[in-house]
Amino acid sequence: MHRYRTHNCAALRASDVGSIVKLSGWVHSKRDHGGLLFIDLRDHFGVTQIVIPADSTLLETVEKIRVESVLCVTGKVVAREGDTVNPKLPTGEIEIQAEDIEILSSAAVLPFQVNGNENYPEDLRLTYRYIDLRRERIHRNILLRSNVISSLRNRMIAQGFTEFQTPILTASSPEGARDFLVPARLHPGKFYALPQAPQQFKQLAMVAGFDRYFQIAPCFRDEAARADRSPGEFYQLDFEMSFVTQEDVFETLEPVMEGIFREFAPNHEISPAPFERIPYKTAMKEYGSDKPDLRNPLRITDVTSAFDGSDFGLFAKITAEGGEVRAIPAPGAGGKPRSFFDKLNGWAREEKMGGLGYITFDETGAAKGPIAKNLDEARCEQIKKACNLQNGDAVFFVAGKGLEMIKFSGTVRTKIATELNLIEQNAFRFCWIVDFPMYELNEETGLVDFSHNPFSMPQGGLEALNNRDPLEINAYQYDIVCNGIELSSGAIRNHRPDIMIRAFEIAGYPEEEVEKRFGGMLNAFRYGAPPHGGAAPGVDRIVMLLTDEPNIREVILFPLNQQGEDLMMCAPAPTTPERLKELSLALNLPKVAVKRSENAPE
RNA sequence: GCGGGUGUAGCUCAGUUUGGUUAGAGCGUCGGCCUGUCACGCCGAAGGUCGCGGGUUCGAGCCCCGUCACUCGCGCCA
Repeated sequence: MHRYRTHNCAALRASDVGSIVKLSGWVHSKRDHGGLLFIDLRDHFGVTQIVIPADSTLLETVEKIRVESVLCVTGKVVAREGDTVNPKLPTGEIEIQAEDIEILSSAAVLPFQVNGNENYPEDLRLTYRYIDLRRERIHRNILLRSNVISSLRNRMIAQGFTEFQTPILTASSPEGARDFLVPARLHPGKFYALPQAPQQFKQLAMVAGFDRYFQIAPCFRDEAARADRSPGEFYQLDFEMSFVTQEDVFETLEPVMEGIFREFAPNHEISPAPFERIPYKTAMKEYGSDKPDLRNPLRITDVTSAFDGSDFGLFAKITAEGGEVRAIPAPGAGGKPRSFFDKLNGWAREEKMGGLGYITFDETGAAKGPIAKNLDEARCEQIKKACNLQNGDAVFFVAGKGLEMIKFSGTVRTKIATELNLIEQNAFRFCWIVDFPMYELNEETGLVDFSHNPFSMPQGGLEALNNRDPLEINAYQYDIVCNGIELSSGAIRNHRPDIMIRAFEIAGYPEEEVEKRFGGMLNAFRYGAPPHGGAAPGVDRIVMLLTDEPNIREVILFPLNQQGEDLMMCAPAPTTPERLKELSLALNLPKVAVKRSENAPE
């Protein structure tokens, strides 16, 4: 018989009755009836009930052990009878009559319980992550993550991709975030940067002729955390392909995404490929966002002309000053009580957006509400028609200028659909956002700036850069969005040094500067570079969607807290003067940091 | 850096409309009882600087000011 186990804790069935077995695992729960004692023994695979009979000499030992102690149990599989069968357990038809129990490891009193669904404070969970990870939900999440990654690998390899590891200790890359730096001992005063993404390396792999690269790539960015954004490090399915157009990239990633979501969310509706392609400008106009949630059926309509020159002074003034009015339909809300509209208006005020105007259409189609009073019938009818409204519907208005108005229209779209319960449930809806502008106007400086990745190929190439208004040029730059969450951005890259230098020139970078900062890659493109493109969907976010977890830390094995600290391993940590000297570093701590480290518990 | 929320027993939380004697419950822990439980049950006990500091008051868990921690969001960041 094996030293520790003949079966795992999910294996035994009625057909095993009579056999002598050995199981090892944690004491999930203990029910002591005085004479008789039950243990639920748990391992990675499941739970099996152990019985210690009334006359057993084991009783004395077992009575003393705490839950989460680790036992090795030898005994006989016996059938449970009648109502002692537990239909909730896969192993519920049997139990193990213990003949010998070895305590492999006894547990101290726990900081929180493994058994049960209680919520515990996150810092406690992170300090004792190894206990937290025993709990069913998080254990399942992490396992799912592993399976997702494994499936992603298989799907990519099946499509002819090759996995490579790119450097972790590398040079600063221009993704826009703050780098993590590592001091180089052999080069005093110099630093490695951890990669914000393997962007340049994967492009260089294409130049090297590998045709299709992918990697489950760790990325490092020294920026603040969010619920859906890990501080410090995260993982992407980073990939790149040679000799492809934008459509080729889409057609390659679509079956991977659709397949993954079908595999791991079998009870959800999944967008079938090809996913809808939505130009950036359309997305901003109709969804008020560059990451629209397609589960939300509402569409935003431009109704500026219906208010331009109208008697509704507030909006007429805004349109006269070059502002716009956007309408968000609220199907079936025409009959809602006044309080419904007041509540939304109050919400808009809390969002610091002045308020939220509306018109309701009653069952006869008559327009009602404060705005309708000041708007002639033809204009109301125009709005009704433009927004495709029926009798009994309502419509909300957002008026203003620029990005702020657009973003708020998107927020209102989400809010109304949520209030009216219109968001499709149990569905994953994908789309591509395409035709991102190559440049944007920096509002602070008034200068032209890259709006996304500077390495994207401008649509129209060098000709467009030379002859067109930079702000009118689109890039072969795209995002893939699922349920309103940006899973990835990507691009067809600029593989032509002449176009790249011109592209940077427009954004105000002289040629010498470009050569200095990106000379490595630029040079590579001078020795024969294939046209190439790719993307890098975030693994953590895919798993968040699949597990329906609102917080990224629920899908990461050992996450940092919001402050970027590892509470379990106590990182980051101070170092010794000897190490600092070796690295040619001297500390220059701000007062706050000194205070904080003084207060830190040892 | 800024704004919101939270902070009471090891853990989850309650603490009343308006400040009033000794701050409660459940889980867990410890002790006792219990031969069919699977959220076992029953009896009992221990366990509290009400995050911390200051203020108002005869009196503060509760009101005021400051501060710290955690968290959500903004800024930042694909």
